[in-house]
Amino acid sequence: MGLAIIAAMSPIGKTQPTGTAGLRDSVLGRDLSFLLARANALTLAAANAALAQHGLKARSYSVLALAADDVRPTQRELAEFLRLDPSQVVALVDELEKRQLVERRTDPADRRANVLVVTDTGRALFARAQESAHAVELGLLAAVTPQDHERLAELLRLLAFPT
Amino acid sequence: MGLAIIAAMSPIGKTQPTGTAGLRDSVLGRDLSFLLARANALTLAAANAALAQHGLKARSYSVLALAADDVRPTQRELAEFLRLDPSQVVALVDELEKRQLVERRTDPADRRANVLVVTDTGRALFARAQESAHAVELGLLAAVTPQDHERLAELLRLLAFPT
DNA sequence: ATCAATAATTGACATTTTCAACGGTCCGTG
DNA sequence: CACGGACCGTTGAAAATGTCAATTATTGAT
Repeated sequence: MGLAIIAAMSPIGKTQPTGTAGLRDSVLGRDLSFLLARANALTLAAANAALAQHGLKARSYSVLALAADDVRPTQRELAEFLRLDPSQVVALVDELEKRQLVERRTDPADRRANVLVVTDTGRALFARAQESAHAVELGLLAAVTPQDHERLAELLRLLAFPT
Repeated sequence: MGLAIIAAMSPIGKTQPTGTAGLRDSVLGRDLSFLLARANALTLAAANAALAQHGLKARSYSVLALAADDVRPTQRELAEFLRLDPSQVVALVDELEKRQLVERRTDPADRRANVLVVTDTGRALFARAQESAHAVELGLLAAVTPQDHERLAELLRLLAFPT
């Protein structure tokens, strides 16, 4: 009881939280969902900043990346993979197609569906954008060893693609 | 040369990508930023669904959590920690205060600033909400061992709070 | 041949994000 | 002490995103 009271008293060892530093030790600061959200927010902001010089955002970059791979994804697959509403994919593809970076091809196997194909200029732009994105990622991962980088990716994959 | 051509040909070992499965092996599917974004999207959706029964979302839950800790954060600190615009914090606190879950106290040390304090009903609601959130998190982490859970949190912390 | 289900598209609506401006307060300097 | 620049919370508006229902064209099963 006496101990409990002492434990509940003002933190003695803790430095006075001048800024936001004190909040990191809070319950929320240990919550995985929160850490995920904050890490994502920072990463996304950095990525968008880096991609801006190529006229891209994380979203359009992602679509371009999947087109540049030769997976020939349909718009529905893009929507599901990127967790976007199909109507958002329409807008993204519209823009990329207007810039001649990708093309819609109606899927011969299912004429309802459009398959995305990258153009030469699209591939070239993607190559440059990928470099920028990669550079930024390296910066963000400065505090993480390459092994931990791989471990992190593996763990995130479990969360991103549940069974 | 012959080998290269074979390697570049249609994937033989790969199963025909019926759905979105094929995209996971793409360049983007290995990108850390993307995995982070997707993991966060799924986690956030699950959290919001679970918190809805308490009339909360991830945002309001976070604010309530920080108030329930006895950190007495100012709104500016909340904004910085949660990466929100100060005006968004105003709206969040407005709503929580209207529901009598938290109170604004002007900081005696700086009369410009408001410090957030939880009420008794706020603390009670948070306790219940936290249980829901925790249950959901356990579900999402089903495929992750407790050790890896801790490792993941540690790595995310590096990204979420650089230097 | 018909009919339910699905892909893409459009348009409307809600939510979230981002910014600029403003009153009140703090603090260092003259 | 008074001034001036910086900061906190607040408001309101504009831009960007997210969500949803309805429509057309096509598919696949019966």
